[in-house]
Amino acid sequence: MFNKETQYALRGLVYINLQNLKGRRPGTVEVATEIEAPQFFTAKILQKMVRAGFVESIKGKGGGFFFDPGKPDLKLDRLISAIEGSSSFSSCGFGLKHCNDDNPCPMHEKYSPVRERIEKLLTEESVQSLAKKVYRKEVKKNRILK
Amino acid sequence: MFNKETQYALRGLVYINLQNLKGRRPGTVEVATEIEAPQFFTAKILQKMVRAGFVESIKGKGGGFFFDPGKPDLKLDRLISAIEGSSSFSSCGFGLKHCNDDNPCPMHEKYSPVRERIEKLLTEESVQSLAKKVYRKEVKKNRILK
DNA sequence: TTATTAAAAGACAAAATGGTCTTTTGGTAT
DNA sequence: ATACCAAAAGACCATTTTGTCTTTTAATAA
Repeated sequence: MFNKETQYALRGLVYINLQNLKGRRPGTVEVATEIEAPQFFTAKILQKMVRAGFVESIKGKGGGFFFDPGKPDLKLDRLISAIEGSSSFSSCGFGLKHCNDDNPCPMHEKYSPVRERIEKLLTEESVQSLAKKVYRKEVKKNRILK
Repeated sequence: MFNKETQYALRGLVYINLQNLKGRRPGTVEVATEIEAPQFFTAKILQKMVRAGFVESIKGKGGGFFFDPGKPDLKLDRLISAIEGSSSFSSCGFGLKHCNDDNPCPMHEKYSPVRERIEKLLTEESVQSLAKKVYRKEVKKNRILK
């Protein structure tokens, strides 16, 4: 579904936000370890997330990553677009450049409702909303994020 | 959604089946041209499809590719599994190894119904059913498969 | 102010994916 | 039989993705 970079970004940011909810500010090593992702690759991805303005960071002792509560929630579609490009989940399943209701590919009729549900999910849910689900234990402890 | 190889395989096989319905047996050059895919890459993919037993081929003058009417329809999930592996559309959207109703990731509740619809589509539709839609002009002429 | 800590930056490399081209093999038509 | 045609096989290359590591920069604590 999503590529590795997207998955690590998603899991990493949700982990960071979850720790923020607990009053903590994790660093790259902790994040990578907890989400079971390669350490340096995770660091590189988090850097990109900071540059994109999605998450904040502090260098030096006691440093780490955290979300600015003043910013709006980071919707999944924005996150994914920033990494994979917007077309990844909005394009034709058959691979056609121009495929729409008026000029559909043979899969269009059945695939477009699925794509709409995916888009709905990605515009409704955010890093913060997912982290809250974990925080509220709507999702079981342990093995979460792994 | 799907990778290039899968898309070319899908479009190529649908094109072949469509031509079969018209009494024709296209070759690699024609298929690649019509589906707007790289010629040699398409040839390589079609070879793989033949080895997998999905489609038949005849060498030499008047040769080309065709589907054996005696074989059952080639469902999309089989095609995709053969190219990308079965996990590509059945695994956790969040990237967790073990994610299910009892031990869900935070996206599970909203994502699993979507995944079920994808799986339904891929087990219901086949190369043949898609080709028939084009043949019956349920899908407009021209620009089809492109 | 100095040692320490942790992110930022960027070079480097492995693996997977995507793509090209040549040679060989097995058919077909004449 | 032979000339020709088209798929099969496989070598080769390019790009993207994934991953590793070292050096630099900036913040903190003592």
